[in-house]
Amino acid sequence: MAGRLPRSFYARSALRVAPELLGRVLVRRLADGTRLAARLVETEAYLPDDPASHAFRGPTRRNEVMFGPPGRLYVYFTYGNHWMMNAVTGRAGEGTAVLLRAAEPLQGLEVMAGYRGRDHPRDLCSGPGKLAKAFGITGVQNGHDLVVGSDLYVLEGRPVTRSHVSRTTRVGVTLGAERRWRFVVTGDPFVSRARPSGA
DNA sequence: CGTTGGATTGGCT
DNA sequence: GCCAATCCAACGC
Repeated sequence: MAGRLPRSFYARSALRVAPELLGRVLVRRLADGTRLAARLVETEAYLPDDPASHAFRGPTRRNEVMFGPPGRLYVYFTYGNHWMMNAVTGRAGEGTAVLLRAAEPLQGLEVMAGYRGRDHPRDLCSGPGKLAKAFGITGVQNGHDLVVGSDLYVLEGRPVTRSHVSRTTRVGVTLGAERRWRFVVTGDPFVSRARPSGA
């Protein structure tokens, strides 16, 4: 898992990037040097002209990062409690991204448990709100560049082969729910418990 | 300026 | 399995 994913990786359709993010390793280095790492096992694509996407109605103050260059982190707050993180994809101006939904914790589990208020490894990153919380991600990290920063980035890891990727409908969206744009590592115990609509 | 409901979670029935 | 929590962005008047 040597290098990190380059800008060109993100600068493609979210439908390509989402499945190819599986098996990659999200890393955060905290101010005190603690290293948090987790292997992505569940992602979801949000495309341009996608009625379920925050970007559907054009740029606003909240979603402006989605319309910026690829390879940056789009973080938003919802349901009064939860932060969620996305990797911006495509080309600047398009407004497309991949939601990071779940991961297998690899490093810094004690710190993650502290942020989460939960101990069991399967409870640390098994959902989009949980994943952000386990990594201490809030609006502060909105717009962070995953390609050049040294404290929040994505390593190449070990990509998951196509035969081990399952594709389902998305979770929690109403409009465009029928689109099968959620990708998971088949049978992985660290995926979210969310119920996809339809699949 | 007021209203509505959400890319969820966790606790309770 | 079901439902309340809890805040704020987006939209309508």
